[in-house]
Amino acid sequence: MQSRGMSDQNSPPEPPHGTRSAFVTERVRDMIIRGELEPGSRINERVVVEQLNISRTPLREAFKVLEREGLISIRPNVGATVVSFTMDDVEASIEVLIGLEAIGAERAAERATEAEIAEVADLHARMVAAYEASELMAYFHVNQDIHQKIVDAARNPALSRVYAGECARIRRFRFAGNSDRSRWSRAVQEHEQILDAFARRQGPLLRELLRAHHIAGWQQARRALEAGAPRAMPARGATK
Amino acid sequence: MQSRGMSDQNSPPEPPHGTRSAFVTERVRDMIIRGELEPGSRINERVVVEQLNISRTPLREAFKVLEREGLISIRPNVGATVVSFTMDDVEASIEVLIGLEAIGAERAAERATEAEIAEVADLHARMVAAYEASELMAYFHVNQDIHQKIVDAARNPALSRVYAGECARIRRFRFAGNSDRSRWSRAVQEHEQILDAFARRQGPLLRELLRAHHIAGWQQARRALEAGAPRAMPARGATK
DNA sequence: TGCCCCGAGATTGCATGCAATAAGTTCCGA
DNA sequence: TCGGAACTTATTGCATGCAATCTCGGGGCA
Repeated sequence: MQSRGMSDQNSPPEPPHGTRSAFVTERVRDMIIRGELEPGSRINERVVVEQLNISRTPLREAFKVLEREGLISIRPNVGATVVSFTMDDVEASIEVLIGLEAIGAERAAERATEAEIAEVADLHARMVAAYEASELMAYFHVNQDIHQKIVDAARNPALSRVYAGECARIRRFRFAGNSDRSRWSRAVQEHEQILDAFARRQGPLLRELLRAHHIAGWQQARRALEAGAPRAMPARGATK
Repeated sequence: MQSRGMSDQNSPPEPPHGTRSAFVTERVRDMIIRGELEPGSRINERVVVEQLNISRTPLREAFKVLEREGLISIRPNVGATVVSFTMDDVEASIEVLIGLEAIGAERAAERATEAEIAEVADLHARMVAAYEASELMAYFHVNQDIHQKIVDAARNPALSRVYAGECARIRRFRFAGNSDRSRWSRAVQEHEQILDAFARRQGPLLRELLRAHHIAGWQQARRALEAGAPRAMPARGATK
């Protein structure tokens, strides 16, 4: 049915490992996050379908999921458009993230196992290594993992799910926060304190450190974004 | 299992007002919330398709949405199953809701317009009326509206979206909290204070009142649910 | 008796075709 | 030259068919 034979040059066959639907969902989400699909623009089903070598059915299912995630907006009989964030939108999401981490921090301080704390400590070490090697992308991803792990340590499935979802939504914008070297260095120091508070299970302190960390990071990111583009623009390649 | 012959109540033509997909999403969500689809059980596509008189395509799109909302779980090549909540799952979600309202409360106290406050006051009056008329269902819905409106007054789109989603997920369980008359009466009193704090724009107070309100409500609901069923069971007919 | 394999039936995932709707274009009159 | 209406094209929403996969009951074997 599919010409699975010799095709590796102009259109990478894109091997769907799981279901086509899951594959295309992840792929289109990435395209949005990476900025390959311009915010505010409509997404042509045919184009994406040909690009990914799948039919319209799984793509339309992916659209529904991405709409629920808040990455696109679907108007009946018109189509899907990439939602364009304003800086205020992102700030709103970050406010939510701060609130979610606040719940998570206190619970995590109470409930985290030693193994979980060790895991975060390990991630922290790897993050510092990435920082010292100036590997921005690796740093960024480990950084995200640390925050997610702390939230996960709260053992609240609903919290983890909501947090992860909201994080993904605005990932590309937060990336800009680390573009400045001095801010980057301070962020690492803040993480040092965060790890310490977590290890000592000091919930309220952890909560406040995280809050301050996010606010500072976002202020930097917002400045960088507004300097780079008057309107909401994604940092290209802000994901793996 | 369904006799398609003389049908007047089990399969009304069901006029799809918008798109079939939106219609069936809402319909199936309702079926889950009302407990018509048993938690833990698989959902047979064919049955639902025949029941709602639509094809499988919009239904499968609905499944994707509902999965993202956390109401069902889809296993590839197996199908969709209604997720069954444990009491701890619900409690986790309520913890999240409390956290989200905490953010919302402080912002709402700052940013709410007089019109929004008036609107909540109006809803409150209607809620009291429903209470005095012992119209439990009407009370329940207006109650939800009040909380959502307060959150909306924070003018944080991300917050409103996440809050609404999480609320919908566990709606059926919270309904049980009002089954006890004395708790119901106390809940109304608490709402009186909540409205007052909101009108006076006392953010921190509002936050704490809401927190206490939810904790008390949930304790009652949990007790009622555990008395009614050893495992997680929905209160039948917990929605319009 | 219990376990494992397997084949028929049921069910899902996906591609495709068709009708309905929106978007884009041309042509006409003012 | 410009505005608008009718028409053409493009695109979406949905139904359906087919292949792939899973479910589940029966028979062979230890």
